[in-house]
Amino acid sequence: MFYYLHYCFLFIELIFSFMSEINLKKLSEELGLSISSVSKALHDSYEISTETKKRVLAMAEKLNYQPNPFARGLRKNKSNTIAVVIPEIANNFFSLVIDGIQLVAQQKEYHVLTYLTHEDYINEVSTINHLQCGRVDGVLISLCGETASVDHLINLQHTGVPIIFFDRIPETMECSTVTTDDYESSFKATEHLMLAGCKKIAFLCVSRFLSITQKRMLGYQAALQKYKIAFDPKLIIQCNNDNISNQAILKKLLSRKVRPDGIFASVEKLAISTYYVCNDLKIKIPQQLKIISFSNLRTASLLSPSLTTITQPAFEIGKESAELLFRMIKKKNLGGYMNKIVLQSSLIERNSTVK
Amino acid sequence: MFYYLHYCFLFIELIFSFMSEINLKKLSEELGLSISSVSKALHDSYEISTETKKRVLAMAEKLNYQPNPFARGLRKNKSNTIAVVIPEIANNFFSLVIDGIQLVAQQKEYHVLTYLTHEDYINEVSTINHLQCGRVDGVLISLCGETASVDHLINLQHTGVPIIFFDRIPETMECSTVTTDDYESSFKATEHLMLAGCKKIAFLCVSRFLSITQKRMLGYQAALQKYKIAFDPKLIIQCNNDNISNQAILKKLLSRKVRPDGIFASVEKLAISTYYVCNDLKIKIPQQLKIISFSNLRTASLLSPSLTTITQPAFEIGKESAELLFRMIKKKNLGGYMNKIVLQSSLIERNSTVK
DNA sequence: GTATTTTACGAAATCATTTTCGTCTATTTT
DNA sequence: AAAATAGACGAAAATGATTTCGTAAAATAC
Repeated sequence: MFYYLHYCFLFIELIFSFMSEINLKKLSEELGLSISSVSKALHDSYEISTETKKRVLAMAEKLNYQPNPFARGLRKNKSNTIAVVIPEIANNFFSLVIDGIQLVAQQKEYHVLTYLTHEDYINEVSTINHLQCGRVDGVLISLCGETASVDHLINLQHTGVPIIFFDRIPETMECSTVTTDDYESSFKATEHLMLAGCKKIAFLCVSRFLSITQKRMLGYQAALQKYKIAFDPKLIIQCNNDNISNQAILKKLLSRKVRPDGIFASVEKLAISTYYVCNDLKIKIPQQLKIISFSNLRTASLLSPSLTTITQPAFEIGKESAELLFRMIKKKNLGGYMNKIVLQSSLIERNSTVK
Repeated sequence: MFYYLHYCFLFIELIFSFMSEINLKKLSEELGLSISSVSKALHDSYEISTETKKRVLAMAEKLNYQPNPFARGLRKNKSNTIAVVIPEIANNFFSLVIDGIQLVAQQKEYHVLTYLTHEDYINEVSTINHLQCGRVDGVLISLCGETASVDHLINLQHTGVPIIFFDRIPETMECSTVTTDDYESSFKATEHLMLAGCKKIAFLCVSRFLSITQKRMLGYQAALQKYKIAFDPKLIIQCNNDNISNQAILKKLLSRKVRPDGIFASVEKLAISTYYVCNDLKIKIPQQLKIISFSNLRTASLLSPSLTTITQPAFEIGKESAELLFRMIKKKNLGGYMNKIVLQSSLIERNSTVK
């Protein structure tokens, strides 16, 4: 009977030895030092002798001591964490951006929280509001297509959290941004279509209010103007986030009596939908319709026909954004001087726009 | 002079009102209650009168009070956060999985930390070790291709952190997993190639030691056996994580005197590399070489030729994994009963395997 | 030899929250 | 009317790490 009890206790002890997180207290008991001394030793404080430091480091290593992030966060009012807020993740552009962000964050020993808004304004507001309590030291965000007011972001900025906007940025707010040369590359894209013979170029977009949509549309319009082609509002096609409904919209567009002879898709998914619709309607690309698109598709050159793209340096956008954010975090720059970084996209000609 | 000073103070106050996080103390002062009463009121404790609760709730709402996650985490020893550890993010499969995970996490009001191992074992170990300090309440992981020992994961499990493995799981460890019917679908894939006339089918993989590689190879071998085709080890092509070097490997393979007439790519990127190499070597798909691949490429049917795929239910894998994890977190299931969930992939025939 | 400084460490406050344990008043029970 | 109890709240401990301050002992200065 007693033996069983004994084993039982042994077992419980075993469980507890598994479960027990080693903290400064345990470490200090093990070393015969005070908690404060151990803490200081681990921080390489001048107050601790070299010998003691060695002992402490060795024991910490041996017991695999990891400081409790919550205790540390509470005390230092620092989370060592950043938030990334994006519309969607199953998207070549955004997943590449995250790749870049993660690279930098890992170097800086920072943790990355990811939030998806699914292009829903309510989600964005709620996410941002949940970030006002010191959970993160900084925020990287690309606005959702529905974003009307930026009050939630201004509030967050006012609480002292550094924010970097990338790609989809707010127009009415003083802030740091990382973008690409949307106007110029859209100008080039449109020009490219016209040089390939297009006269009626449709501009496909997801949300009119998005900064990228506006800038890309301006580039499109400027190019039209250069080639003395009248701007036709009917060729601005507003799509949304649902592929099925987008295909219906595009089907309608490509079944018009006066069908466009060129498509400029301001986001990748609309080009893909266009391809599907063309397959469906037996419209030949590029003979009957030329297509160019903003895209980070790795298979662009394997499509039938290969797709001419404007490719944004997505990975670099992530990298630059993160680096800028960490600079702001370090400097505790509370919005005095705002940075604006602009990277260059590249136009890659392929068969979908061949003359 | 005094006026200026006055304004200066006003300004400083403004700054502080911006910066100051509202906490229980401020809230309690505002309400003329004690900190503990406010805390209890916010938790709807029976000790607090209905009227007081209303007052507290109203004030908390008004001042947009958000409890400090670090204080709460420290006190309750709970993070309301999970970790997702994956080899890479710029990958259709993994980004879809994350999409599914995020969906569930958002419902449960959990935060999601993402870590990338870049198929590097050292990274994986270091990441997992950094998760031993209570930073997260649970871990979702897909092993990196290099993972040799799983000691780091066993250690983590021993500290009481629930872990779910998805897709790439360990073979030598008792654990909960979410996978797909890799053996069966690989069997079908190989059979599909043989029914299309292939006799020499190469099997492309990234890491031989990965669970998915092994299961998929077994399915491949079983199908060969069924059709009385001798297994040829020279047709097992071990690639890696670098597209350039993979293309070199594949170029060599497809330049052999006895060239394979079928390719079974166990991961998407190898199929894409194969397409590039075929373009380069002017090998016609499917006439000279048929290709099937595990893939979540949304443009598979737009490729030239369209790619026959085995498509894993990536989003559902993420969803199921997260749901399973949350069940374990709730039950504080310390590894008594391990769950094994297997979902079905689907073979989608397209032109790359047409007879 | 005394005074001062340096060295090396410990005690305790602090961060914001949760939670246990009192405590006081008002009400009910006996 | 005295005793017990319920209702509503506050004080304080506890969570784990950091940091300020205090203090012995040892080393140095005068």
